[in-house]
Amino acid sequence: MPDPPNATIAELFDELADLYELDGAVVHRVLAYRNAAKAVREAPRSVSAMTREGTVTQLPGIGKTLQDKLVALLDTGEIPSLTRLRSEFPPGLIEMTRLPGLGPKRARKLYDDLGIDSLDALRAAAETQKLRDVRGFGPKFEEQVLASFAAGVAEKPKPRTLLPRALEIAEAIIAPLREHPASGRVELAGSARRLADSVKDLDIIATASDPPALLKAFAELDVIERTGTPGDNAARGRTHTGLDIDLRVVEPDQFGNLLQHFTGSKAHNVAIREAAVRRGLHVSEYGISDDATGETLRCETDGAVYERLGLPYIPPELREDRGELKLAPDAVPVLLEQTDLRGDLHMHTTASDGRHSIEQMARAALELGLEYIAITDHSATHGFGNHVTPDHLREQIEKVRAADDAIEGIRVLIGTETNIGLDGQPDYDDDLLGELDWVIASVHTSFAMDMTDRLCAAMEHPLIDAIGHPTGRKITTRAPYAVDMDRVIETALATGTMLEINSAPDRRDLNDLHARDAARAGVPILVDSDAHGTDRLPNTRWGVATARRAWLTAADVANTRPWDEFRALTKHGRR
DNA sequence: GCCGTTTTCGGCCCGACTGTTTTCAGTCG
Repeated sequence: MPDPPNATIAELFDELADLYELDGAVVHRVLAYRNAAKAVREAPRSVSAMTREGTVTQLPGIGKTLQDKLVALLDTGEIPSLTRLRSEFPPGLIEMTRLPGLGPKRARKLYDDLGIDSLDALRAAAETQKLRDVRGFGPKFEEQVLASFAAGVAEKPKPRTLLPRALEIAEAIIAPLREHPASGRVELAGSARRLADSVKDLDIIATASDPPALLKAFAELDVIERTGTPGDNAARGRTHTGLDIDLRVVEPDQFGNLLQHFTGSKAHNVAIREAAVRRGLHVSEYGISDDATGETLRCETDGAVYERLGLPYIPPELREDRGELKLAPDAVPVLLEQTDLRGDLHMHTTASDGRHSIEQMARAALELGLEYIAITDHSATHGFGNHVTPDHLREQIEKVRAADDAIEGIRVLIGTETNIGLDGQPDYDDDLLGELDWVIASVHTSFAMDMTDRLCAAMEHPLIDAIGHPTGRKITTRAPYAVDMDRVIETALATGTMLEINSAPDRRDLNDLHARDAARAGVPILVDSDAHGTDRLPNTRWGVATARRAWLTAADVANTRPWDEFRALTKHGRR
C-alpha cells in the first residue's frame, strides 16, 4: 500500500477531532487534533516519510501520541482510536453538525436521547415535533431545523467564490459606499484581503458619520439581493450571485482593531492572541487591553495593532500562522509585485486554442510593460483547438521571428507548451525542440495515474525548461492529481527545471504552499499568465497573489530578470 | 493532546448571540 499523502492524513486527524468532540473530549484535545490536521496539511514534506524517519514531531502540534498514531497508520493501515470511534458514532452524526445551531454536543444529545443518527432522521423528528421533548431543545429549534432543510443547507456546503469574482463584487460594494456622504474609511477584510484562492464570504469594515445611513445605502445597492435586519453598526447581506457580505461600521479609533481582526486568518489571530497573553496583553476586535495598566489601546490602523504587539507589519497575504509571527522586524520579505515581472513565458495564439495572433499578443504584452514573451501553443497530441504539427511548428518559428523583428520594444520568443506523454516524454523530437527558445511541458491527459514519475521523467529531458501547472488542480472543480511534491522539487533542482505558478485564476498552480517549498529549495519559480487572449495577459495578478502568499520576493521568481539573465537559467540557454 | 526564558503540570484567544434556562452552555466567526 502506498504511503498516505498529507491531505489524507490531515483528513483523518480532522475526522478524529470531530469524533472526539462527539465523544465529549475536552475542547483542547479536540483543538490539538485540528491543529495537527493543519500542520500536516501545510507540512513542507511528506508526513509519512517524516514518520518513518522519526522526525515528524518536529512539526508544530505533533507530539508523541500523534506520532504513535501515525506509526500505527503506516504499519497497519489504520489508527485504532479512529476505528473504535467510527464504530461508536454513525457518520450521519457529523453531517448533522452542518446545520447552523447544531454542534457536536447537541447532536450527541439527540443521538443519545432519540437515536437520531442522520440528517433524514433529524428532519423526520423535527417534522413530527419530537425534538422539543429533549431537554435543552424547543419549538424554535424545530423551526430552525426545518428552515435549514428548506433552504438546502443540509444538502451540501455552498461553493466558494474564486478570488477575481469576489474582488469584483467587493469593488461594486466598496466603491459606492466610499462615495456615500456618511462614510469615512471603507476597507475590504477577510480572506479576500489575504488574496486567498477562493472565499466563503466578504467582510467589509467601515467608519461613518451616520452609521444607519451607510447601512441603509448598503442594503439598497444594486448588487445586494437582500439583507437581514440591520443592527446599529452591522449588516449582513447577500448578493444576487449568492455571496454573503458582512458590513461592520466602527468608531475611527477602533478601525485598525476591527480590520486586523476581520482580516484574519483565524489561525493567525489565535496565534497572535496566545503570544500576547504571555506578555499580559489581551487582543480582541475592540482593542488591546494591558493587565499591567488596566488600559485598553484602540488602534486606527492595523499597523498600529502589530506595532503595539512588538511585531513588524505583516502583509495580509502572510497572515496564515505559517511562521510570520516569528519574523524579525527586518526579515519580513519584500513580496513580489506584478510590476516586477519582465517576461511572460506561457501563452497561446490562434495556432492552437488562443483567440489572438502572435502580433496581437506581443503588442498587448508590450502595452503591459513586459520586456519578453514566449509564444507557447499546445503541441500536436493535445486535444484542444488546432493541433500544432511539427511542420506547423516550424512555420510558427518563422512567424514568431518575423513578429520579433517587426515589433520594437519587446522580445518575442518561440516556444511550445508540449504535452507530457504517459512515459514523461514530449510530443516533438529533440531536433525540433532544440530549434525553439523555450519549452514548457504540461500534463493534459490521464490525470488518475500517479504523476510523480511522469513529471520527473519530463524534467530529466534536456530540452524541457519548465513544468506548467504542475498539479493540474482547478480550484473549485478538480482536485490536484497524485504527485509527490518532495520528489518533484528535488528533481527540479537536480535537473535545473523551473516550476510554474500558472496564473489562471481557477488554477493558481503551483499553490502557495508548494511554491514556497520549491522556492526555499532553490528552484526558480515562473509566474505565467497562460493567456488565451490579450485580455488575459493581466491574469498574472493572480499568480503574483499566490507568489506573495508563498512569501516569494522578486529574486525567487525567474521572470523578474532581464531576458539575458533569465535565459542563462534555462536549459536552452545553458546548451 | 501539545507545550514551556514565568511551567514536565497546568495551562491552552476573544466576544457575541441564541434559545432555553432560571444563570448559561453551546455555537459561531
